[in-house]
Amino acid sequence: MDSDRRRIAHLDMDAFYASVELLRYPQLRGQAVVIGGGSAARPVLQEDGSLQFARLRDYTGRGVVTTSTYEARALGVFSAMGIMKAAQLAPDAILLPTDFDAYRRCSRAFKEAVAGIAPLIEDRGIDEIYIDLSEWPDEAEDVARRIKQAVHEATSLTCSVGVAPNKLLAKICSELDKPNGLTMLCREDIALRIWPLQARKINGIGPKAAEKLTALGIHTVGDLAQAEPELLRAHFGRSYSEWLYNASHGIDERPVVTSSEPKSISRETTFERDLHARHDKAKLSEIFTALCKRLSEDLDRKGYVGRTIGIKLRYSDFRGVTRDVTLPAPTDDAAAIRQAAGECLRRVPLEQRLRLLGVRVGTLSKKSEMEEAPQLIQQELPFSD
DNA sequence: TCTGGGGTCCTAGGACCC
DNA sequence: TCTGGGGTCCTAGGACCC
Repeated sequence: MDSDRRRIAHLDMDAFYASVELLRYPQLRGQAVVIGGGSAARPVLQEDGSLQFARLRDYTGRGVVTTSTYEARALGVFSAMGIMKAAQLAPDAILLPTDFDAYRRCSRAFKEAVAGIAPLIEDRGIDEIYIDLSEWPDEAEDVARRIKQAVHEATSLTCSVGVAPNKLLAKICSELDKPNGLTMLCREDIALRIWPLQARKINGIGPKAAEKLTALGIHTVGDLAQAEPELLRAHFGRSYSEWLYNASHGIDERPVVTSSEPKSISRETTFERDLHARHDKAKLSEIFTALCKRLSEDLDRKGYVGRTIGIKLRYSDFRGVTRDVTLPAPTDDAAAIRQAAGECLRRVPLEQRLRLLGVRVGTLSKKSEMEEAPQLIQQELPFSD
């Protein structure tokens, strides 16, 4: 496909989790609402039939904000912020627990609605997708409008859509007019509309890279586009500096990938209080076993087995370590996972208290393709080079 | 009052093989 | 008495994303 004829849409649901909750609790519309934390944040039914909602100020724990309404964002409360910290900025904001099952149902509904109009969809998580509209280069805006309409009819929710010649630009673009936006962008618009943006707006420039760029006096995408390639090369290496250059010029040839297989499946948990390997041995062991069991159930439900078993832990000072081991044959068995993960655990220092423990299975294969795994014996061949 | 849980991809060194 | 040149797999860590 001639890259100038590509039409890629990025669709992003507006404040997704919070918006789903507002469908359930319409009386909260217009208020600062934060989603996050566990079941302690569940509303309580009063004797008079009304609902008593939890307030941020009443929260204690280690949870983070997963989403917040635009009213809460106006108070400085954003995703990934600790709820305890958010409570200082907005003590009266309403707190609701995350209900992933509800969000997943809604996610399926909006994706099916989109697929009914344009089937070439790349899944990018629960609340966003890319859509290849190249089949309709001259009517892309109209198709995007119909998609937004279909999503609203299927879910009562709004989304923001950006349409551009590639995924990189479409992703930036969908954010330019949130919420409920539709933004069209062509190559000729890059200098005017993309270059003034913060470099951090580029998907792939995270906090670390942004900080390094700032130290070099590079703040906007335009700064990046004008930067000396040698300077970028010296600070970011060959591969990433070339990617930075291309991104800043709006160059991105990645295809829309409509199907993919998982590479790993994991379970992890942050403890309510930091635990010590010896002092809290029984508690830790119980948590460890439960993680392996849930992981095994996940694998079974999804139909995968894996050969690489790994652990992750985080110490009280937030430093993390990982260990993994590759087994001769893949498994989804809880006891086998626990055995292998236990060996990994023995290779890690355990003097300091822990705040998180995780278990992961990688190098996955489909279980259906593993049935009666052929017992091939590697034959010694009578020749070699 | 610090910082969730689930992922992907990249890098880099060492082992091992031919 | 400088030690080849690949390839792949394994492991650990880190950046980044939703």
